[in-house]
Amino acid sequence: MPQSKRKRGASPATDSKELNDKKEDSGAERKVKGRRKAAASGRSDSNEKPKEEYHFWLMKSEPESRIEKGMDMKFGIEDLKAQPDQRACWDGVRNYQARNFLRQMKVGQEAFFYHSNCKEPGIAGIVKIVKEAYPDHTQFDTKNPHYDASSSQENPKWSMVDVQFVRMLGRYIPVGRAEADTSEAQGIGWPSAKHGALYQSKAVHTAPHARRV
DNA sequence: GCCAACGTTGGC
DNA sequence: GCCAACGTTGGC
Repeated sequence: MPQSKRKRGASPATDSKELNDKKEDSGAERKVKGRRKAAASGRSDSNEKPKEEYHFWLMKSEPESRIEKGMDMKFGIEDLKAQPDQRACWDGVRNYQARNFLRQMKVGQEAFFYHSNCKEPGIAGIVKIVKEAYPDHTQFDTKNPHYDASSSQENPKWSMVDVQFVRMLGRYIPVGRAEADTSEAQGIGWPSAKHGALYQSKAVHTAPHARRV
């Protein structure tokens, strides 16, 4: 069986504004916005603030084994550390909003590595962007669980970035509200539970094209 | 394994 | 372009 490494999502993790507006994409993206403002972003309501860059992103992956179409989805931060150079491509994102976030990422920016779908969901460490968005090759691979027949080489639908391990957190930051407000969480800029990216995580991280068999 | 929240699809 | 039905996610 092919090796694993499947990531799901990406989103801004700072509490800042903008970026959720004016995405280039059509249909799906706009629908998201129209439908559920609450989940579309953690921003405060004013849309008038100048566009600012996110410096922290939230990138989510599953650290525990889960088989999807014969492929193991497991890819935790330890798996990233085990890669050559501690680098890996962040493929498998099949959500327009998350994809658009991927496309906004710049080399050098950092992201929280979030462990999802596991015993203890939360932030495990910090990674950084080492290569900006380029076509996700798994969309063309018919054997891949994230194969997308509607995409084409000429006009790829899905993107990925490369990330590199930076460091573990001194202390694992679980999802729970209380813990999300610890000093370490604040220290790394983790937004309070109410406004934080985790709040949006379902919206941002869903990978609708990933179908289980 | 449940189920609420979420995203997508397709009929109209 | 609305919206109900359906599939998926993901914390619990």
